[in-house]
Amino acid sequence: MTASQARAHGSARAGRVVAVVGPTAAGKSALSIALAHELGGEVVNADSMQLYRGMDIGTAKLTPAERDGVPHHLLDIWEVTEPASVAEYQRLARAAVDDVLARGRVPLLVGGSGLYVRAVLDEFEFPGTDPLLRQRLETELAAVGPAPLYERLRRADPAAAERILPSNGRRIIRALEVIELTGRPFAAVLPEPKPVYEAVQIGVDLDTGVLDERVAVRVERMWAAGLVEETRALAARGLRRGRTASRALGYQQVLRYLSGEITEAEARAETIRATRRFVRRQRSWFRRDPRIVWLDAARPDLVAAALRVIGDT
RNA sequence: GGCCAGGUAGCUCAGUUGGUACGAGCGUCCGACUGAAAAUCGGAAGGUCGGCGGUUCGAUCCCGCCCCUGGCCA
Repeated sequence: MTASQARAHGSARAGRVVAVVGPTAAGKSALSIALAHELGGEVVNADSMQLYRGMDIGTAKLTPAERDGVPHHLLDIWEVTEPASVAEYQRLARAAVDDVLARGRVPLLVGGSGLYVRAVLDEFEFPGTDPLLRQRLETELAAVGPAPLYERLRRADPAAAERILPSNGRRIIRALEVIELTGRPFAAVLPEPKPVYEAVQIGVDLDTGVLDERVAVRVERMWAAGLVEETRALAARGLRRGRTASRALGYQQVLRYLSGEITEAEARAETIRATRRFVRRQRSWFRRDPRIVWLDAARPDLVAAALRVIGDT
């Protein structure tokens, strides 16, 4: 879509965004640095876990040196004790993108958190939230299981219930929360994408066997680089209380090791397994978006190919 | 060479007192996904039950021989 078409949607913003998406460990960061140099770009992070301060090794966050002079936005903005929020991220990321555009530079939205990318690029309105209400629902879920909550949802919003599985407590709670808060039905289906920015999305991926091997190597390196120590330090800052951060791959497993539930070797092996599973979930999310142009990260002319995609679009 | 245990889904193992394997976890593949999304949840595909022969209406389960693995003894 062109900028004028985007504007025709009403909420469109001027300027072009280059998104670099794809599964973890495929090479998004490396490509984004190269593209930033070529295009005069600045990176806007779209990785839900790199938003956390102090989570560096386990999230494969580029070090300041590795950023190679390319400005990065939205890294290290949350404490590990704070729960993540797509809605807040959406506001911050759009502000960052607009700011980069206003300065005449190219925003590179880079990350593997599919919902976060969508929340920036497409129309997406998140109904509000209420901590007390939510806590009440969560307590109830823990006490009685999802069935009664699902039954309530079925009566309040049959259409949403139709789209949400009775066993998915998390989504049931969110739907009930939105209904109670807004009095309106919960949109349990992803909307048709309506772009807010003129954007080109480049998907970076690798052959599964190659990527799986890379994941293993990367996790070993994280361990060697001190992931256990980093986690221990974050635990002292309240990582265990962090709803989102404590679930991050690697950290989640190291926390279990530190509390004696599993051995260190098990934690490492489980991190590899869980990361591979995550890769597959990321793919299944990104696969649905036909706008993404996929490139094999192994090709020697990756950067040139990406530039061509950007130029042609 | 002898004795013991074991050979069931890609892996680790349940199970059947002989009647079409309720298999489980992990892995694999696929899907959903609106304020925790590195989360949450769902579906599917995989088995000559080590091989050959015998008993039986019928054997993965009984008998014989053989092969393989682990342990003990020599």
